[in-house]
Amino acid sequence: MPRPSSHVDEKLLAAARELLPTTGCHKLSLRQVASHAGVNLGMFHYHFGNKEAFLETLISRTYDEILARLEHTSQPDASPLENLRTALNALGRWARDHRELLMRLAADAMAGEQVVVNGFVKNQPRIIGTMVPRMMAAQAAGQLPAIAVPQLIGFIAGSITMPFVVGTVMSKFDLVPAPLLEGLENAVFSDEAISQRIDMALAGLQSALPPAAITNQKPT
Amino acid sequence: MPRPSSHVDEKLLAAARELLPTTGCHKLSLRQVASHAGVNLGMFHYHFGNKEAFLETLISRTYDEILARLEHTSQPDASPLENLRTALNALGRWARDHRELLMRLAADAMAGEQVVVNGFVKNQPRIIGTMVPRMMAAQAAGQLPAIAVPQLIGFIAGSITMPFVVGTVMSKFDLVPAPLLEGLENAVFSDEAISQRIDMALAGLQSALPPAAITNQKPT
DNA sequence: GGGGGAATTATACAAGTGTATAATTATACG
DNA sequence: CGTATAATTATACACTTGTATAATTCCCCC
Repeated sequence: MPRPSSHVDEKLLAAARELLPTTGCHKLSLRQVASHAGVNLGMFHYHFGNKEAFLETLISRTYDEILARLEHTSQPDASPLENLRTALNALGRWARDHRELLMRLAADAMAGEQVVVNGFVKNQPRIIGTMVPRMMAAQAAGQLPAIAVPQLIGFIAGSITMPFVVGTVMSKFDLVPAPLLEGLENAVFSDEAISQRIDMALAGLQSALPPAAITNQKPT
Repeated sequence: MPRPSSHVDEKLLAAARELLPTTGCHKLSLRQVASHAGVNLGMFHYHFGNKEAFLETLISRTYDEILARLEHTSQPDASPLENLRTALNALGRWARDHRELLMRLAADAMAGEQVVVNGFVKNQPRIIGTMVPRMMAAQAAGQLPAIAVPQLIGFIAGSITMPFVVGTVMSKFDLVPAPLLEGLENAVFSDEAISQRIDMALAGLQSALPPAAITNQKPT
């Protein structure tokens, strides 16, 4: 090892990690990253081979980093529904805290960026996968209706996270008068607002008890 | 008018309109559009000046087109909540029918595409604007809680539309086994599934009656 | 029927991208 | 002390993008 590494690969990943929440994957230019890291462009080919491989490890690292901040609560003595409720609250606050990054990744995924989709599919078990058993437990306990899991996940995820999108877009593009902005923050991003949405979502689901006709099965 | 127009501008708009749901605005290349229209690239500069202006009229036209398919129901004799419910059902089915296009536009907007955001802001009154009065009427009638409007809109919009995103992404990227795919369609995209989500969302909101503490006002 | 001029084409340009490679640097080791 | 060699730089290439302009086509109208 005639010349010790100055860990340029790590510098590149760190620079890209900084840029990611504001640019997203698709608009992330390698020259921009290299310049932001104070390093030469050629290092991408040397250390990672191509952009796709670079993005792959970048996304993998990023998921590891933010998922480490997602606390996994478990209260064996609580009912399945209450277990789900606290888990959803932790997940909702976590999503709020990383909303810029997550929104960029979501935009990239919706735009068809294959690397981002793969990254989500690979890490989704650590996010959604922890919720599904709790949902199914609540269903088994008769605390949630026996509706199809995608319908269940979509309903809950949407009711919790869509206000984040609305609030973020509204404030980023100045679609709300300045004096109301702080009120918007409180009404959408606060712990209480998140908790309220989760309570409303779960109560809404319970309104569909007893089991509705919409299941995962094709109608006969 | 020495040489009559062969309406190349309309051909370009039509070609772009066809490509839009599969490519989105950002990935829409002018050469691709021109080639798809069987027309020369230079016509963009001649007829529209630049890409932004072209996208502007394209998006404006597109909104006009799909919004014409959005039926505006009004039943003066029904309660505010029932009025909102039927309006939401019409809106939900409309969103489902145009989900590819709307998801691309949403991805573009979330990615920061200014033209798309402007287009949404300009046309949002014809979509959300028709819902807000009904929501506020239901609030005034005590049928919905007095929570902040962004929270209300986000909650309802998310619970209705997020399952579309989940279902679309899952099927587009083959994340669900083929035999379950038809069941997914029924469970998420059917009229009944939409209606069920709306019922659950409204019931969930009603669970927050009497008025909760989360309002648009900054806490004192 | 041949100018005139708008509509359309062909083509070039500058800027940006990812990729690749030769040249240079800098250090551990003989 | 000098050399082998991994790490880094400088630079060029091929491609795509939007933009611009000169050249050509084609039809109305005098």
